[in-house]
Amino acid sequence: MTAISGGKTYHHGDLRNALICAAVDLATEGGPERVVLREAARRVGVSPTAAYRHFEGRGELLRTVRTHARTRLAEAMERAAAREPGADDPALAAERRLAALCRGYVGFAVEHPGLYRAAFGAVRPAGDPPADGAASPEPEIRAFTLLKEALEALDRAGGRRSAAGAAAWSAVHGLSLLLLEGPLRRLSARRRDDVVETTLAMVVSGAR
Amino acid sequence: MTAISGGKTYHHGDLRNALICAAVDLATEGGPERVVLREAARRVGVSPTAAYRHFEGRGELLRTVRTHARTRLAEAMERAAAREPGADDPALAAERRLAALCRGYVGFAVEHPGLYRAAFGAVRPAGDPPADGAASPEPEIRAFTLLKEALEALDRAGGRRSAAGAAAWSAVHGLSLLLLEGPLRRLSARRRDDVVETTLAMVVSGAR
DNA sequence: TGTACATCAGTGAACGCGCGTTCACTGATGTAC
DNA sequence: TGTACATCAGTGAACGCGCGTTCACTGATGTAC
Repeated sequence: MTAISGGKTYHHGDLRNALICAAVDLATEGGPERVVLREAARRVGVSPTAAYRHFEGRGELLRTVRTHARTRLAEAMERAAAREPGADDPALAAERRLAALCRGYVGFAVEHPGLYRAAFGAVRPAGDPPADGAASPEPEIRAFTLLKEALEALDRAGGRRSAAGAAAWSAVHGLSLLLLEGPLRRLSARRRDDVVETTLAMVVSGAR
Repeated sequence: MTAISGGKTYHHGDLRNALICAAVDLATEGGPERVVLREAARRVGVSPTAAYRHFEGRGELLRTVRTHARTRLAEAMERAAAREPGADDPALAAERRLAALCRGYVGFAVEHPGLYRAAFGAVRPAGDPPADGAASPEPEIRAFTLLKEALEALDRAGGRRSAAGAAAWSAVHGLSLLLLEGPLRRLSARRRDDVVETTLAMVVSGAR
């Protein structure tokens, strides 16, 4: 991810964006913990201090990266679903869409491990207020919404069950993490696909 | 987790163990990244250097913590399964055991978030060799073995399907993480239980 | 039973590192007249 | 069209921090004789 513009002037012109791009690169390379303000500035060719004209500090930069990463993930899922052929039977079509979305999810995670990890995981700014109170799940994470809608469509097309969104999400999220940095890393591509398909079967059949 | 002994002599007597306990405490409080050699030594009341008599360095300390955490997790699962009443119908019994193990898994994760995160997640010692080659999943992670065996028992009791172990694991792992540090943290205990049970239903029905 | 001495298990000072952040500053930009 | 000047967006040096790790050391321990 490289910044678009770049007149080599004293005033950068688009430093905020350039820093975000650099930070996204960093996350892609090594996950959220590699998002380091000084390094992002270094890559853009600017003094660390300059970043403070555009961000409150490291925290804000990291949050921006996370948002970006979530968007990319959702896009990957939608792309995967778009590639999926439809079906006359609406139930079958709904199943296929669900599976495709999940596949897109895991695929993104496997392809961009660092960015994926940046997308989730608490960005705890040292001394975090530990999860308290009621409150709903954070609103509008598109990846999650996509899964939920796909499950609802599956319901409408004939099944029972609902609110299984979180379950589906859990499965694909967990699978991604186990493949990425857990004990399932080191799997051959072949075995990995097996595991993915088995999990998808569970998700789909669990929703039926 | 406090060390057992402690004659206040110049020679500590059981420093290795004491350091491990301190490190486990640290992980419990803040996850693997909070496992800091200097802090562990500080808590034991010993100079940082002393740790090097017993560990290669931070990496070895962290690996030891991980092993410990995995053991504790497996124990929690087995305890949960032991609490579960049996059933005459072996298929039902197998289902219950599977669900209980999963519940134990998620329960442990929710109760000991830091320790749980220390149990999995690559301990990458900076400049890690990225997941390559074939190789199987890491051997003998008891938590995983437990799930796998439960699924096999379920098969034997009547179902089809097998090798769904990874799928089940993915689900509980993902769920745990979403609850712990993902967008599902902040859920009320009530809604959390809903989500847990829905996911478990998916796991069990997916194995059927 | 007493003693010399090798070894074991600590100490404390210091190293270099990279981080986030603050400070006082200065060069570039664009707007009012 | 030209100029004064406020503002904006950079710079570079410095801060304190805590980390992992190394070094040369010393006090405690236990064993051979």
